[in-house]
Amino acid sequence: MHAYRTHTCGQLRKEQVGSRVRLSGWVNRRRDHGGLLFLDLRDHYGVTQCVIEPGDAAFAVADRARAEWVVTVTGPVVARTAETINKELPTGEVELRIEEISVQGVAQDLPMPVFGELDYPEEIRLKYRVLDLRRDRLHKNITLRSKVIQSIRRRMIEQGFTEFQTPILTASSPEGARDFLVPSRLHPGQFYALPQAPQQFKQLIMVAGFDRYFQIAPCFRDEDARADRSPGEFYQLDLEMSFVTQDDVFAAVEPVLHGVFEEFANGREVSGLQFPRIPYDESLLKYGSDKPDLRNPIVIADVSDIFARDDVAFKAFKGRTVRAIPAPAAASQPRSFFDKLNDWARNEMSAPGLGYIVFERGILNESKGAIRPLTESEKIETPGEFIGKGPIAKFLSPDAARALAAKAGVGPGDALFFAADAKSDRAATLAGQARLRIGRELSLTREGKFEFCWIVDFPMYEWNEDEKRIDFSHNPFSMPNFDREKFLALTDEDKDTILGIKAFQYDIVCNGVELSSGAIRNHDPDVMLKAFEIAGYEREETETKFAGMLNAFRYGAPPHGGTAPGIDRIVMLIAGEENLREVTMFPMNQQAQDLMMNAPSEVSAKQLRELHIRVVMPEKKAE
RNA sequence: GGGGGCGUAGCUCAGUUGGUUAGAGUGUCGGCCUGUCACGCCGAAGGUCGCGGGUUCGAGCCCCGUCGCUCCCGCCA
Repeated sequence: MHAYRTHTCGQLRKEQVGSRVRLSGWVNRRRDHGGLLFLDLRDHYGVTQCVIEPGDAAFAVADRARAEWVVTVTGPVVARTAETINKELPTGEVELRIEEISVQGVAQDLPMPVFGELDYPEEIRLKYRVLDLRRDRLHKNITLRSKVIQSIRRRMIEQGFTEFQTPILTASSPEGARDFLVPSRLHPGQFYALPQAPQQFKQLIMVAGFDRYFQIAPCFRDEDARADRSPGEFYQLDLEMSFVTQDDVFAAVEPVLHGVFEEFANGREVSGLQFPRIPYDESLLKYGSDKPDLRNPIVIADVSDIFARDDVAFKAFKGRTVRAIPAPAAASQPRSFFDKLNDWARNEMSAPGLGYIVFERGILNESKGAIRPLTESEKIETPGEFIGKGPIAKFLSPDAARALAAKAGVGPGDALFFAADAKSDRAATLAGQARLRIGRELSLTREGKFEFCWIVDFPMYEWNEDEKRIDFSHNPFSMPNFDREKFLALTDEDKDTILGIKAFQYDIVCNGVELSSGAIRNHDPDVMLKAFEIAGYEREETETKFAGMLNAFRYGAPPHGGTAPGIDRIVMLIAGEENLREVTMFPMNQQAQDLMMNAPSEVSAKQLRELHIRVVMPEKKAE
């Protein structure tokens, strides 16, 4: 008989009754009935009930066992009587009668129980991560993650992609996020950087002629964490293809993502192929975001022109961008519903507020300018006049109110919220946040569904108001969607033209989560130098910083493009979790510390000397 | 860097307008119990109320500061 086990804890069924078996695992639960002791033994595969009586030879040892001790038990498999069968357990028709027991590892009193579903503080969970990982939910999530990655890898290989590794120690790159730096021992004063993504390497792989590359790639960015953004490190399904248009990339990626989500959907609906393609400008207008949650049916409308009309007297909105957010059937909501949204806008969004109009049917007496709601009988007989109510309504002519309703697509019984700002992007953002809140508050957002879309036609550049200059708005390696010769001829005079240039740049969004970002790349050295020059990089600087790539492009570069879906976020969506730590084996906390391994930590003076590093601690704040 | 929330027993939490000895569940320890599977019953131990200062006759509660965790803003091509 094997030293530790003949079966796993999830394996025994009626078929094994009568045979003598050996199991090893953790004591999940101990139930002492005095004349009878139950030990539920747990391993990766399941739970098996083991039982022993006080007269038995092994009882003294079994009686000492506590939760999370690791033990090996040996004995016959016996059938349970009909009334003691546990239908909740796959092994519930049998139990193991303990004849021998040996303790492989004792456990101290637990800082956190493994058994049970209670929620525990992150600090405890992270410090005692192995205990947390034994718990059912996390154990399942991590196992799911492995299956998802396996499925992705299989699908990619089936589509003709080849997996390659790229360096972890590489050069710092001026664009993008903050780098993690690694000091060089051999080259005093010089540093490696951990890759923010294998961006340049995958393009070089294309120039090297490998045609279709992918990698489950670790990426490192020294930026602050969010619930859907791990501090420090995360994984991408990094991929790149040669001789492709944007549509070819879409056609390659869509079936992989769609297939993976379908495979693990578990009853949830996955939006069909092909994913809708929404231009960036349209997404900002209709959803107030470049990562719209399409489960939410609300569509925002621009009503700036209506508030600019002479028959609208509401001065606060004059000359501003005004976006209307429909709240279907919200007329029946209590006053507090509107007040709460207004308070939220003022407090959390630091906006002046959220105006609103509630639309009802009524009788309008234009000569008096007065309105009254329809009576119940009038509602049946006549559609009535269409009237607006609410703090803003009195500033609108009936005609303007009708125009608002028509443009926003609302009718009687609906309400309309307004987000206004002198800056159109701020109005859009406020409207987008309000859209999400209203969708949630009114339970309009459909759960149990995965809604994918592509966001396309991102702007190549954006205006940096703080530093009064033009920045790359997304990936600096994207190909501008602009005539080559005209692009090369652009000057500082062409600011407006430049800010209007779109890039062959695209994102995949699912349920309001940005899953992937990609582009058709700029493989033309002249266009690349020009693109960086527009963003304020001298040609010499670009030549130095991107020497590897520019040089490669000068020896025959194929047109190429790709994208990089975030593995962690994919698993998070599939697992139905709202935080990446729930799908990461050993995550760091929000301050980018590993509480289990105590990272980061100080190093010895000798190590620092070897690296030619002297630490200068930040000065304490003066009183 | 900024804002919100939280911090009370090993763990999850309650704790009234500031008022006697800070409670419950769970876990731990002891006792009882032969069919439980969140076993049950009885009992015990277990507290710097995050830390420091202040107000007060009196602070878990109010005020100031600080630390920790978390969510958000900035940041994240």
